[in-house]
Formats: sequence, C-alpha cells, structure tokens
Amino acid sequence: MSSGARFSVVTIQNRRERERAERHQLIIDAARDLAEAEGWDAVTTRRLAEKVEYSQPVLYSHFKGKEAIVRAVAIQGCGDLARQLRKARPAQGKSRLRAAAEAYLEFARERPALYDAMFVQEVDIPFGTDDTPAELRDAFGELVAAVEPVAGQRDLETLTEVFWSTLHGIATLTKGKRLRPSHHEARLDLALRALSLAEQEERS
Amino acid sequence: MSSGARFSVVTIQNRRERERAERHQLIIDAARDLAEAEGWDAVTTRRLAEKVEYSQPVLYSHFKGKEAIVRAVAIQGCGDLARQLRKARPAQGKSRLRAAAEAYLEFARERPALYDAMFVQEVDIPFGTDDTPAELRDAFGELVAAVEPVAGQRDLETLTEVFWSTLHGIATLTKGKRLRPSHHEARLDLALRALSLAEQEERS
DNA sequence: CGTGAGTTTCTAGCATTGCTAGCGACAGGA
DNA sequence: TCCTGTCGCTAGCAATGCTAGAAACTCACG
Repeated sequence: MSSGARFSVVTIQNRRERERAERHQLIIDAARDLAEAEGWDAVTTRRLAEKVEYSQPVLYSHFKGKEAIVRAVAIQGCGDLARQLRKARPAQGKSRLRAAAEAYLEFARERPALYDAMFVQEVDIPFGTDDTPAELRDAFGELVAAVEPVAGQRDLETLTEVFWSTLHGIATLTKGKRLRPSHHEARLDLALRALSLAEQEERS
Repeated sequence: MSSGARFSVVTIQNRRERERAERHQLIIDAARDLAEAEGWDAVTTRRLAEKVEYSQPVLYSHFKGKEAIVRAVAIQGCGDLARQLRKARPAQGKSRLRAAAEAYLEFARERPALYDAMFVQEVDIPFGTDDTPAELRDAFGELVAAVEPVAGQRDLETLTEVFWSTLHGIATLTKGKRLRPSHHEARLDLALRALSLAEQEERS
C-alpha cells in the first residue's frame, strides 16, 4: 500500500502542478487582455488579481513582480508574431518581403499593447544570447526567411536587422502619430524598393 | 505721478513675468538633468520640486501635470537634435546622409532619456499639424536636407520619413539590446547603401 | 473519524506616486 | 496703516507595487 500511497501522492502533486501551470497562464492571458483592452496603465496588480479571481499575493507566487508578468506576455506575444508571419508566407502575387512587412505592421497596428510589451518597454529579455526564448528566435527567423530572397551578396542576418529596424521604426512612429497616415503605402513602397533594388545593383 | 506709478507697476509685472519664465525653464532643465542622470523613473514630482528648491504645487502652477513637463523637455530636446544635425552638415569625406545618420544615432545613444521623451514615450505632441513646435519642424527639416541629395525622383518627404523610421528603429532596438552591438557599422552601411543605391537605379 | 503538520491564500498594511485643497505670508495701492 | 489679491507652502487624498503575518485549507497518519 505504501507504493500505492506514494503513487497517489505523486499524482496529486502532478495535479497541483498542472493547476498551478493553468493559473500561471491565466494570469498571463488576463494581463494581455487587460492591456489590449485598456492599455498597460490599466494593468495594476489589483485589477489583475480581481480579473483572475485571486488576491494580489498570488501573483507574486507566480512572478517575481509586475515586470516579470509583462515579460511573460511579451515572450508569448513573439510566438503570436512568428505564427502571423509564417501564415503570411505563401502570399502569391506580392513578394515575400512585402508580405512579411505587411503582416508585421498589421500585427503592430492591431495589437499595440502587446507590441509595446515585446519591443518598446524595457523588459530586459535576453536577445542575442543562448537562452533567448524560442519564440523570439522563431519570429526573427521568419523575418530572415522573408529577407533571404533579396539579400544577394549582403550579409543576411545584418540585412534582416536593418529590415526589422525599418519596420519597427515605422510601427512605433506611426503609433505615436509622428508620421503622416495618408502616406503609409508610399513609405512601405519606398522602403521595400530600397532594400530590394540595392541587391539588383550589387548583382550587376 | 500717476503715470509714473503705472510705469512702475508695469515694470514690476515685467520682472515677475521674467522671473516666472526663468523658473519655468529651471523646472524643465532640472527634469531633463534628473532624467538623464537617473532615468525618467527617478523624475518624481517630489524630487523635482526638491531640485528646483520649491514645493510640489509650484510645478503645477507652471505645468498642467507631470506629462506636460516631459512634453516641454521633449520639445526642447528636438531643438538640441536639430542643432546637432545642423552641426554635422559640413562633413567632408562622408556623404551628408551618413553624417546625419551618425549624428542622429549618436544623439540617441548619448542622451537616451531625452530621446525617450522625444520619440518613445507617448507625449501627445502635435506632429503633422499647423501648431507643430518649430523645434520639431527644424529637426525634421535637417533630415530632409540630408536626404535631398539622394532622393532622385522619389518623394522627398516620404523618403525622409523612411530614413527617419530606419534610424529610429535602429536607435530604439539598439537601446533595448535587441540588435547585435558588434554589427552596428555594418547595419548602418547596409541601410545607407539601400537608401542611396535605389536612387541610382531609378535614374538609369 | 478526528488531528496535526505543511502548504496555500487572504487580509491588512507600508512606502511611494501624482495631484490638490486650503491656509498663511507677503507685497503693493489707498 | 490697513486692505486686498497674489503667491507658495503644509498637509492630505487616492492609487500604486509589493509584503508580512494571520487564517484556512489539504492530506497523511493515529
């Protein structure tokens, strides 16, 4: 019976860990939803606790602090972005670079709070190191794949960083109302042509 | 005598207005200095009041709220940026585009808190409208002047927005440790060549 | 069927934040 | 010399992130 008891203990622990993991995800989802609905200023520990129907200290048993919650949201957001970019791959008609650019900017426009957590707020996520979360690597990998056809002789990863920087600049300056909304298409055209044409030049 | 008295009143009011304006600027300078020294999180109304040697409510007699102070810092920061860009104009050797890009990125790197207030935080400054502060127009004008030699057939203002977006993206992603620091030069080379070469292509 | 140990969750509170009401002091005109 | 209006300060409010310590619950054991 001792083995039976031990087994039952283990299984109970499993259940607890599972419930704990579910609650962990519940907190992340609630934080993201609240941020997307009312902005990150509305994401206070009190409102978040109320939304998940637990008291504040429970949040701190899962995350070191509020910033850790934002970080978790950001990392999962990178997974979302990677998926959205991958879905935009098989765009017939337009170039792969353009498809990726449009998908990226649509993500930034449609989910501004999430984008903010991912790339604007100072969340201190390891980016270049070995323990960079897989979600981030996936998202960047999608950008690399989109740039690859136009890279030519140029260093692929560096060119992708330039591509990403341009997209990020357009996304954030647009959100801050610092660019003329009416010229969105024209800007994207110019940016994409610049990045692509340079390659043709280099080949000749 | 009545005219003398009136004159004296006017002059006293002038002095008061002058002192008030000086204190106004004192607050802005203190906020900027504190932010540059310890980051915007350290800029609390209490610390700021202590630094200017007045009580908190004085701040609110000059500005509607903390956000208005940040906005004032940001606008004056645009003046600083415009001056720095203008100073970088007569760069012999390198192209004007490169000189502007390097000056811009140096500004963002050397004065990160100021740059944050100007272009990252949501400060709600009117950008495209008629009452856009002159400092902003000046700064953008400097970028336009730097882009002009390579614009070719392309729309100058739109191309400048793309140029700015790329610089802004590089600046913010670099600050957030999201780009490989070792490849800074290479990124800038690629970006500038892309923006310039496209023009040659178009001319041919 | 209790009972006690161990874990989990909550109540209550701290220090700090942006902001403001309302009092007191002071200068200038009569 | 008093009166008036401006000016700046003290003191306090509500909200924030976070935490200590009490309370409640779970579950193996007698």
